[in-house]
Amino acid sequence: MDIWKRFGEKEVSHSMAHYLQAVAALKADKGHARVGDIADNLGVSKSGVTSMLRSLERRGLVRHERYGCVELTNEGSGLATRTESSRKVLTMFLAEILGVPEDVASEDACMIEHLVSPEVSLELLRLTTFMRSKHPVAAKFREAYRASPRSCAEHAPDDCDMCGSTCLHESLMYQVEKAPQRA
Amino acid sequence: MDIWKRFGEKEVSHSMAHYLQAVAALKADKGHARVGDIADNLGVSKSGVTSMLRSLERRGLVRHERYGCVELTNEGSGLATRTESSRKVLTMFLAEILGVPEDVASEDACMIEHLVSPEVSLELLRLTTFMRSKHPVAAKFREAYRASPRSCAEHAPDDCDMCGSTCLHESLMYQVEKAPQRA
DNA sequence: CAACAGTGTTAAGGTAGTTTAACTCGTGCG
DNA sequence: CGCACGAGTTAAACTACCTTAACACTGTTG
Repeated sequence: MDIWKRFGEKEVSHSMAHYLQAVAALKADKGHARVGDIADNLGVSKSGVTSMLRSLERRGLVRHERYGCVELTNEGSGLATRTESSRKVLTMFLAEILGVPEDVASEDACMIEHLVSPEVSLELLRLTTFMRSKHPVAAKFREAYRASPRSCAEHAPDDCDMCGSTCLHESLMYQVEKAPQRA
Repeated sequence: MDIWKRFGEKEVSHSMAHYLQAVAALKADKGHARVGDIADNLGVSKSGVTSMLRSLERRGLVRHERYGCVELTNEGSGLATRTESSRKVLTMFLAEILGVPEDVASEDACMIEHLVSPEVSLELLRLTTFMRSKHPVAAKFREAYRASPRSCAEHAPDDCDMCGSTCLHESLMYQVEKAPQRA
């Protein structure tokens, strides 16, 4: 039970994952990552960077000494690369296979990249690769899939092997009000 | 830029999504949701529930008066149902289509259910439905896919149309050390 | 070689979500 | 009736992440 509580026990939080990626990207582009660059890159204040670096250092993901440049440890760099790859795979899958708009695909991928397990990312890569491949079955599939219904047309409540008692399609259509909510 | 910052601007946080689902589940099972039931259901303290209910009330997702039962507003209930449906779709897709182990599928679905956009969930439902269907192409696809390679066997760096310069497959294999990390 | 510009850090404060401990409400029973 | 006990709430404290404002370091340059 209580799987939901493991959210806070992931190797890295959403913020941390992005700090690591920013450091990796700056290192790759400019040869070094400084506090100010990271701050600009992520759109946060420099003091925020300093304090996050302290957390990352405690976790053994970066090395940073006062007024110096930031280096990723092996662990930090592995994590940054894995997260990056995870995002790439997710974005490809969402945009090219599911066919959702690019901006939605990118945003969703960014939100979940650090949360999906490597098993899932690996299988998603495999599926995406196969679906895009020249394999004759893949081509047929893409075509048939394109023609498949977008909604539960002939949906009979309690007799749909996907849905059960609440229609999944309908409940997913629920749109949150974009109304003002704070005084 | 700064898509990553929108993480904190989702309609509901991970915790909130689970509180809403707990309230909905208790209401469905027992006819009412009380603070203690919610606390037991989620494995948190009663005071934690009280304070979360305050936040949810501010956002217009529940109604709760001192010492009374908790009710979902229409908005809260829509959100609870949508999140639940999103989890179902994700779990089905991960377990049945990707074929990852049940426990991994459930855990990943739980982590991301509130983060994937409805567009993505809807398309995922469509793909899952089609893949499981009796459509002849779907059956062929499942078979061919089962036989497709699990890794980038004939992968040539910089000449793989998925990977680019870092092999996605390899970087996703990176395993985080499960070493102790706090003093 | 000393002052200035710019880079980085500290200090203090805010929100979100959690905990424990202590207090209050309200009700069922003797 | 009254009071005890369980359910709920408040208060204080903690972690994580962020901000602004003020201060400290560093290196370039006149």
